[in-house]
Amino acid sequence: MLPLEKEHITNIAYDTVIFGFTGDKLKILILEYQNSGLFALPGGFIRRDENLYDAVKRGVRERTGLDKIHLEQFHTFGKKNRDSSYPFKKIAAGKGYPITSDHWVLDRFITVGYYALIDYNQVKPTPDKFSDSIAWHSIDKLPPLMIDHEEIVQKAIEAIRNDLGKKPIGTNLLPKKFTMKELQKVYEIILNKEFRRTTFQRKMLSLDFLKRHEKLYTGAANKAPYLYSFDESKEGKE
Amino acid sequence: MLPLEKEHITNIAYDTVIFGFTGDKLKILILEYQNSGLFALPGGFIRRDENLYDAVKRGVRERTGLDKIHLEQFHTFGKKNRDSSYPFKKIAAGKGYPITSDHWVLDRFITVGYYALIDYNQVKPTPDKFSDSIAWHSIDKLPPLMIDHEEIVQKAIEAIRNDLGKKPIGTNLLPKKFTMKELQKVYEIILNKEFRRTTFQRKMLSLDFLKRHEKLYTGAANKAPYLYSFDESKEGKE
DNA sequence: TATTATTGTATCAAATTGATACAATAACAA
DNA sequence: TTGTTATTGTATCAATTTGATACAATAATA
Repeated sequence: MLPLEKEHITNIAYDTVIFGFTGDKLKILILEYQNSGLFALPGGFIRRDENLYDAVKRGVRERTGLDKIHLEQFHTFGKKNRDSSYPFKKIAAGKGYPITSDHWVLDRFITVGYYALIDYNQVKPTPDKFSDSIAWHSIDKLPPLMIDHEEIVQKAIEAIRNDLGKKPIGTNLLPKKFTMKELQKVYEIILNKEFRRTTFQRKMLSLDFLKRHEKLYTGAANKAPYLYSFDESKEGKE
Repeated sequence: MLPLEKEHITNIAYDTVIFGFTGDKLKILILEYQNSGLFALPGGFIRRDENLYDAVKRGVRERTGLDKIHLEQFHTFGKKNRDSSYPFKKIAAGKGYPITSDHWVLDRFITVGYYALIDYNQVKPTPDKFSDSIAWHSIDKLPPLMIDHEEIVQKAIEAIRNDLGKKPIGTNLLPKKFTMKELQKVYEIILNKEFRRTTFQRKMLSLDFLKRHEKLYTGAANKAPYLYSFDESKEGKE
């Protein structure tokens, strides 16, 4: 069944850009609607008795199984021609749901964009009842997305670029313990800029928010790197 | 008359934090509703056939008379208890408008926050039909604002702090020509941090986006400072 | 024990910023 | 005209940060 009007506030929705880091690439979760061949960001409606933030959190939890995630609002999209009538009609038709042309989900929608940062290896992507699949896609190789979702992704990337260094971006994309090389890769991908290994390491260490742990022996025939974690007693410095 | 439901999209509105620089203080425009003693940010509803951005622009134009203004969206506020039923009932009662308890303007509202930067001296603040007065208030001495408008102001200040150096903040708060001292004051107030005069001047000049003009003779018994303007051929560097 | 591909730091040069000094005014008063 | 005073614009040198390079210290493996 389609979502009920009386339970939700109308004309406003949210969409989430859920980032994960594979150790090599930044990826985001994209879902494909059933019977439509349409790719979209995971999004949803806001219940009348629910804070906007909680609605987004619920949506991310349902799709990833994760509860503690870093969520950050970045932009609200309000062009007058923003509506989902094409995809919703297609979905409804495919499922055999009745839908009238004045149904509230077909109306104009303003959407609030959030980005989420999660540990890629902890996630089990789970499709919702309207989507066939939900899967990771590299940000430099996305399928064509519906409505303005490509613009939303671009704004999300700009936002995380802007927040890197101000908010704990690295912490949330990386596992608890990570190598300096992995941290550098996160910075390079987000800022789209390469760093000199020695300068990067010196700078990060001088900022004094990393805790050094044991070495990581991978079996490679060379010097093993140290593992680091973010020192929570020194937050907000990253 | 109250705004009509059929002309607007429901549950969503905007509020604007309009900044002006007096040469000494950062101020924002606050309006006071008639018959209510309530202070609020200038805001409004979005017409069904209007882009969100255009709605905000229209609102700022109506209140300031200015058309070319720097508008920047910064955050959307979506707590579940956000509504304007108290002020709207008070206004309607004062004006003798009939209003039923299920009127759309009394429902829950999500609001999109924008900040505007304008040249303080170019503005004629103009009250709208629901407000007695609209006036400049220094950001460090605001009256108590309704609902969550104080939080909105705080977020706006954080946003402009964050954007300083990335977006043309100075350009839009200062008149066409200004002295280095005025520019420094803008930076100091926004960042809440003092700068050394000589270092600030050297840094600004080295960034190569200022054009030097004639000197400003004020009658003061000391060396006259140069006037500067932002060099539009070198934008985006500020 | 030699070989190879890293990793962690040291070192020195280059660039940026901090701190201070000082000459060059613009009005006014003597 | 010549001091006087409060700025303003730059120069100067020290301190800090960043860029570039070198090199010793590994971790497997031959």
